[in-house]
Amino acid sequence: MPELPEVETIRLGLQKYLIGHKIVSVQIRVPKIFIGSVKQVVGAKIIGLKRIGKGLIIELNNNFVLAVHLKMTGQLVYRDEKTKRLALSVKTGGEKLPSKYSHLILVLDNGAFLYYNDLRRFGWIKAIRKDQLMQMPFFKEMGPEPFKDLTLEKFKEIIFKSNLVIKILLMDQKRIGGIGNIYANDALFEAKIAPTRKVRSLSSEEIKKLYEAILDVLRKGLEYGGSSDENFVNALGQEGNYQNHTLVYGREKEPCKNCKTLIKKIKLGGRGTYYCPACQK
DNA sequence: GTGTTTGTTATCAA
DNA sequence: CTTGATAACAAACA
Repeated sequence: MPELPEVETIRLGLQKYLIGHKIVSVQIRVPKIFIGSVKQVVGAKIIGLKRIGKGLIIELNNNFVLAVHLKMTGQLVYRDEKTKRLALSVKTGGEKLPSKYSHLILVLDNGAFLYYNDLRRFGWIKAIRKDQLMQMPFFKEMGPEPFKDLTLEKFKEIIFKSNLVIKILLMDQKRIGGIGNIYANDALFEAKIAPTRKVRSLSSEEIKKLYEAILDVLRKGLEYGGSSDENFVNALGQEGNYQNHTLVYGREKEPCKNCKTLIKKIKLGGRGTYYCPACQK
């Protein structure tokens, strides 16, 4: 489940290797993954990497971009002569790349490959004109992001405008960009707020605590190189480590890190939700 | 064969 | 029209 820290980890990795290189060819093995025309991409040079929420943008020098969404199990793995000796995580779906999950491959002018792997094939890569990118509903409707334009004031404003359950609000990309299930659960634990609370019931103190907790867990996610609980790997095919440091996510029936009460798992909006019934009020 | 997983979009009710 | 709640969808695996 690549969320903001995971996509940012990939972006930082790819940035080191892709910039300045020309795309020589595109191999499409699963057509539905790629939207647009290959012609708009082949021959273009990669000049930048951006992230918008959980979306990754590969900027080209011909007024086009490749917009990527990894959904649940997408990966972008770079391999060249120097990096191909690095051990690949088993999560890439095979010892060698391309694996049976490599649905799209970019070939670069230095002989390197960028593999798009996706076990469940939910993700997509779209070639689109730069000036049309922000017209795509997914990007156009993206809410403000932590570390970017989501100030505490803005966060309060968003909260006062809604009457959702807090965890649902945190994960709503149109309200706040980049937070998914892992970090929503952990931020609520850190702020000691029950995921089922209606946002209107939150005190301004609680909102502030939650705001800081969001920044804190996202920062930790980044520091640990993302969470590889599922299929996430970084740009070199290596796992992150946040999954070993989650506060409550994925810890059903394990003792709470504060009070040893067993972590509960419930469903909220159809999603797995973990919390400490004693600490989170 | 069934249930489970999540990010996103579609649909429906109020 | 808006908001919120819920269903559906993508695909694979235990």
